[in-house]
Amino acid sequence: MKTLDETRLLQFKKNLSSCVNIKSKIFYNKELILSYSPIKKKIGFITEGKANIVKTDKEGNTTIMRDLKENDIFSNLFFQNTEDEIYIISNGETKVIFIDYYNIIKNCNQNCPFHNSIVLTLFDLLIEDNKQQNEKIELLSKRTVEEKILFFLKQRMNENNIFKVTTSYKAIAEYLFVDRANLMRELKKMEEKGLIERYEKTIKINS
Amino acid sequence: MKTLDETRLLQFKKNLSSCVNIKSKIFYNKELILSYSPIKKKIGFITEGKANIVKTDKEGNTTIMRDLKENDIFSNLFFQNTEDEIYIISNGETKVIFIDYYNIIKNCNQNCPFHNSIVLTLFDLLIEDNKQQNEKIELLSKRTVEEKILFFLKQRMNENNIFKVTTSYKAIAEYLFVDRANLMRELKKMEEKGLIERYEKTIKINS
DNA sequence: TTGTAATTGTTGCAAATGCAACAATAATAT
DNA sequence: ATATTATTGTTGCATTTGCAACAATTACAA
Repeated sequence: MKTLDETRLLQFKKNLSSCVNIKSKIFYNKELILSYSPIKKKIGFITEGKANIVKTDKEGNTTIMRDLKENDIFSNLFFQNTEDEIYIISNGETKVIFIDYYNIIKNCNQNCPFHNSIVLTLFDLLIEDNKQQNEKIELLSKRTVEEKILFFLKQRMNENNIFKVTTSYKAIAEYLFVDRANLMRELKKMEEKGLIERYEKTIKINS
Repeated sequence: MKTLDETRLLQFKKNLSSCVNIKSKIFYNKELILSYSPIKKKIGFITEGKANIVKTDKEGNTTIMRDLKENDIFSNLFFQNTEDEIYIISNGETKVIFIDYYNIIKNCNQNCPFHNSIVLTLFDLLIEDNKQQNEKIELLSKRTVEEKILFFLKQRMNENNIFKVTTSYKAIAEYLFVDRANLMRELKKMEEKGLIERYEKTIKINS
């Protein structure tokens, strides 16, 4: 049983605007959606498009911590202040709703009937996010690059075992936390072993 | 400003029992607290002690996905059904409160004044968990074993830059997703470089 | 359209890492 | 007390991986 169906999310978006203060905004490709801030605690909700949580360490290495898509939630509340810089960056045209955290935890003035259901939906959205994070940790727990690639592909392939590289191999390497050259090398090996087949940016998974 | 202080958590525990059905249970060392289940959706809350989220893949490799401590939340809702087996295992004597998920999302019968505040606290506990997961992902994004060790140690050292290995090096290696022998080797190198000092199971971090 | 930037594909090489194996020690159970 | 099991510490070796560098191709902007 799915807890977060379309109907509920639609209701959520409707209720949001009548209960708490929200701000909608459209971002174009590679724009900064949100960065760490200890003061302005915001929760974001993607209504259209995609985004990445990107980390840059002090040596300048960038890694993609997570990808976010429609109906995903994010927040600067999720990040501690570290030496690394963490940003949410749009990936193509992206529509976002921002919700003020204090608006959520304090009941709204008019004690509206929506507040409860909004918090419960946010709760379920957070659980969903948690699940995705665990998937990422599971991916990173794989011992070899080949295992990482297979796990990644199987998670994202369609019913015909096809995965299309819509971003770039560079982005995938950053997401897997592996060297791009090595990713290419392993893909070639996997093709030779018959684990996958490649036609340009389309990958078929055989196992 | 801390959102989850002692007072609030105390209040949370009190309210819980008067609003929703909970079950308290004590676990001894290395007992199974929770496993994946698509049917019985439970949320757990650790009131005393420690636990680990442990994953075993089909080859039998075990990895520690997360450690949990007092006031941490966990749930089988956080995990998808994968080939790998995921368990929550107690680490020493551990006291846990179990909350039924459906009890949370449905308002309690008597429409008690506590329900709201409980959901909000659970919401903040989830945010806290999310933060910890991001820290783990950040740890795993480190490129070398040395960087991973340093990040791990700095996160856990006390105000005197001391970290005491209370578990075992084996457990640390599993948590860092690295080979134990290599962990030992790197620790030795780091000691030679002057980055750390070791006296048995006590590590002093110099940088 | 043409120039510039980004991505893809490839390779040699050095360094990092995991694996296997073993002895020494510590912890635990009988 | 003694046996058994788990942990620690170490090493050689094969493999994997990242890094640097480059050409070829593709995408994008002026």
